[in-house]
Amino acid sequence: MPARSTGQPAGAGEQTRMALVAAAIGLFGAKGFEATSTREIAAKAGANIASIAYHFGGKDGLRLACAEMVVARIRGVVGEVILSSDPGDDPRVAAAMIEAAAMGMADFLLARSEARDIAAFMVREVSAPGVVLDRIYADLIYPVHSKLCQLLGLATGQDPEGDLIRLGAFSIAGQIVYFRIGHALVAKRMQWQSVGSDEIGRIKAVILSNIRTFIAANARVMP
Amino acid sequence: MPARSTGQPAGAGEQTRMALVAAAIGLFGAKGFEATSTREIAAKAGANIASIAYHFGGKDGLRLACAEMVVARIRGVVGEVILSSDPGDDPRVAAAMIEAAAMGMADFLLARSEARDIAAFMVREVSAPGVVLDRIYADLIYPVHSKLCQLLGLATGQDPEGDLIRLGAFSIAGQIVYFRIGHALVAKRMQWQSVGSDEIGRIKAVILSNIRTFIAANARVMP
DNA sequence: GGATTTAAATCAAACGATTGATTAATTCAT
DNA sequence: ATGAATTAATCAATCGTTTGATTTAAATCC
Repeated sequence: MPARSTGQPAGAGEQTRMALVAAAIGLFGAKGFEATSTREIAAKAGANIASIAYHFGGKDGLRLACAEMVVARIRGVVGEVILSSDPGDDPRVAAAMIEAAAMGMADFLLARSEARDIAAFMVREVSAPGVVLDRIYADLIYPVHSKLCQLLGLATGQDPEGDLIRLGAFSIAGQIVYFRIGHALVAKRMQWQSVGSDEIGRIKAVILSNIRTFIAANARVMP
Repeated sequence: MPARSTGQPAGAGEQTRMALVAAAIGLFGAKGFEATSTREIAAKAGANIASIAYHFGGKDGLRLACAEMVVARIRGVVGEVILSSDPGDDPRVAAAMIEAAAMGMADFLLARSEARDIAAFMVREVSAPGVVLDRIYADLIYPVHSKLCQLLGLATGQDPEGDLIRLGAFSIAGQIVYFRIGHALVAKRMQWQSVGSDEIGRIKAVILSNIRTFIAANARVMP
């Protein structure tokens, strides 16, 4: 959208905004919010220090902008599978959708190098209450988790909003997140020098197996 | 308590050390290492700022001392069950030991208020490579995970050091950790105002169910 | 359509506040 | 008296933010 009236080169401000957010996500994820200086962000983004205050009102504003970007990014990965599609009323379709979403999420979180910083950023924000946490919950966790519960309920025949399904959905999603967080520990214990598509495939196999086992074990007898 | 303003009663140095470590773990866990100032730590511990440099050589030394304390604390919780006991060669005993260790760990991580900071501290350290991470892995992750693999191998009849068991052990342990990390999100989604023994019981029920399901689903046919 | 105005955007420089660390003097039990 | 332990005070460095000037392109005017 051309919300711009005047400016420098066409959309130069937007370029700087994006560069700052991208640089900040990387640094926030790798070193933490407080450990990252505004000068460091500006240098990595190739921008001036004052541009942070100009575009985002300050370091905290940039933090929130990073959260919005991260939420949009993850929704783009898992959303197209789990949010838009309609399982109808077929348990097998629902199960397939769950598996597809989980594998897509695992691919993104484990394979993409950018996902390391994105995940670290999110985990840090989740640990501390604040505006960012509320935004992440409202725009990402709640809609995705609700849909996952709906699919799990359909796949198992259980109440989609019962304790079993709602907590079970967290335990499934949590597995993927954990393999990203504890990536360094896992690689060390598995004696992996590098983590390529082969190693990721083995992790995905375990996750997939756990999902299928969960659905099978908790499936009610169909009428 | 006779801890007093100036001077030092017998063994006052150790008291100050402990107070500093305890205060630092709480602050590091809640706010992060870089976000916590040495003045803040000293104030919470009722000590002088210079005592950090005197006892630990600096802020980094205090960080490492915190890691050692955390490792010892968690080993005390999960170690007495999983590290010392001997399952013999009975798969049922091995399965029971796994369940007991997991439930003990869940009780500690989810119920104790101190565990919130301890877990947050560990997660932060795991995300960033360094001396602290190496210590945590060598003294905690590796011995506990290895023993867990041994028990899982015994319970299922699978190779204890195969990919399935080693990664499966991470997925089991990861569940517990995740419910601590994502505690705020889980409570929000479950519409829990407070998280007491009742809510923790429901989480533990799901974890326990997942563990039993994992063992049952991956058990080889016994000869 | 050339001159002028307006506003978005960037820049170098500096602000006060706070950081971790260090110092030298002091305290108290042995 | 000796030495472990604590204290107040101070250090240089860095923090996030602010400032005023400058640059650039689009909007406005005659």
